[in-house]
Amino acid sequence: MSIQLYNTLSRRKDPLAPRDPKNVRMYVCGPTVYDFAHVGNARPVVVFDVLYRLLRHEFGEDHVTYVRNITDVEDKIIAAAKERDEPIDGLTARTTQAYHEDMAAIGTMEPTHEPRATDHIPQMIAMTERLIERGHAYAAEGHVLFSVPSMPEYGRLSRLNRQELIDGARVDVAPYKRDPADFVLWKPSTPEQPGWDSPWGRGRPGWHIECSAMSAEILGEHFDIHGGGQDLIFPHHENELAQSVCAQMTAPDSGQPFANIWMHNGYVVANGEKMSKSLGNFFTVRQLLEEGVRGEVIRLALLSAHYRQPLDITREKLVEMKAQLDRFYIALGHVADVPLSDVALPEDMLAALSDDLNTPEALAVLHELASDLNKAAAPAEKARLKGALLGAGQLLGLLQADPEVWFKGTAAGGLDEAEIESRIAARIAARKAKDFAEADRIRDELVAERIILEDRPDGTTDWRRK
RNA sequence: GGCCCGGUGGCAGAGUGGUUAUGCAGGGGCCUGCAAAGCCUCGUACGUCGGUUCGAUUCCGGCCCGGGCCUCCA
Repeated sequence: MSIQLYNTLSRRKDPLAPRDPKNVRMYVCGPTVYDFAHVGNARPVVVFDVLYRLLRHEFGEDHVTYVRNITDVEDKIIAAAKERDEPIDGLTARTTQAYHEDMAAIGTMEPTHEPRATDHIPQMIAMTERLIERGHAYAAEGHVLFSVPSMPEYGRLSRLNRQELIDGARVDVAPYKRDPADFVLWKPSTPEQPGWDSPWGRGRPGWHIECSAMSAEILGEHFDIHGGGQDLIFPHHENELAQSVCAQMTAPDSGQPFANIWMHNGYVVANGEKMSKSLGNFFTVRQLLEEGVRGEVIRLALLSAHYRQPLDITREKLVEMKAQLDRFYIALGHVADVPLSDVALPEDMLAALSDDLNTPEALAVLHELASDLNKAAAPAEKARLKGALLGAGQLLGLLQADPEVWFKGTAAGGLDEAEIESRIAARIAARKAKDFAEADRIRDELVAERIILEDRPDGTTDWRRK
């Protein structure tokens, strides 16, 4: 099935035509590790995780290379370390680990490669030197700047022209810039700031060069998909594109694109405004997890809207997502004893995801499968639908938990299983004795403990935590 | 100021030039000792004003409203 993806560069859906179907290559901008990931940061991770799963299904598990970097040198890191009086290494290591834990909790697979900026300083220096040699960059007062006027195509991705950038500038132009639109590739470090020796003195890279250097190193100078949040379109991706194209070793100036398709997910919003650290209107994945919101609930919420649309994560939405997952797991729990049949993924599921990752449509398919499963009577039909639901869920990174664990897993402060089972036994005895008042009393007690009972036709009683 | 997105039923959220999105919540029914779960069923939505069309929520234009970007940001 042909995969169509909305390309920020062309502003339309373009068919994905990998340069090498045996090695489909995707680069997604990862975190700058100075603080916990908020829900907005988690969105691209989940979105591109679904794309990664789709690509692996389409081209084969061994034929997709997914790179997501860790930016561990950046001025915000320096500032955060200073503010907390914590060594930079400790801060970045701790934050990276928390990031890994949080992203695993929301069901994301690990990328094929996760390069760190600080491991690629020589490559960044080499790329910067090449840009100077080619007249696309110049050194000034310990800085190296990319010369925007040297690249006529600059601004194509963000659809901003140089004059507009200058007119709309919100910051003062540094005096060493030849052109107000020029941006930093390398900047000097004071003795207390992290720095590396370079032809321009001890310093550190600018914000954009690490992705150019690392993508070229791992994926090569031309690859298939480059992704990130919409807020990276400008300046980060525009500048990255400029550097990468101008520094290409193979076929320089050939007009060959750096990445064929640029994808950008929409913002997570709060009360209609973009969630961001600078506005302070964010909550972290970790906070939600600690409040008892399950990772899968957060994941479903992030997939509940199309990835390019704004997404408001509210308490109400999280409650609804939990209810939706309960519906799936109840359906799966009812066929727990049905052997899993190995079936092809539903075509309409693949069609939905192949159409620019239409996850709401894919979720509708999932719900239809659950309804069909609930209605199925024949064992073969149950097995087929169970397999289809689990397979389709796997493509979205959902429904992979054991229903028993989903419903009966430990609840902090809740009744333990033995206690619940003993009360259920007492209730069954009361029902057998037609003492329904007692049976209902026990059930009401359990409901107060957030335990829901479900009497089965065979006389047994199943339960789940609400 | 320039450039982008959006405005769909109570809520969330896809989509389409004419025919059911889907889910949550709600009403009715079946099932059940009663529930739960499930099944059946109901509500008749597309900001606004024009235009194109046999027919527009869907295409075009104006307007109103909301959000974003214009070198911190996923």
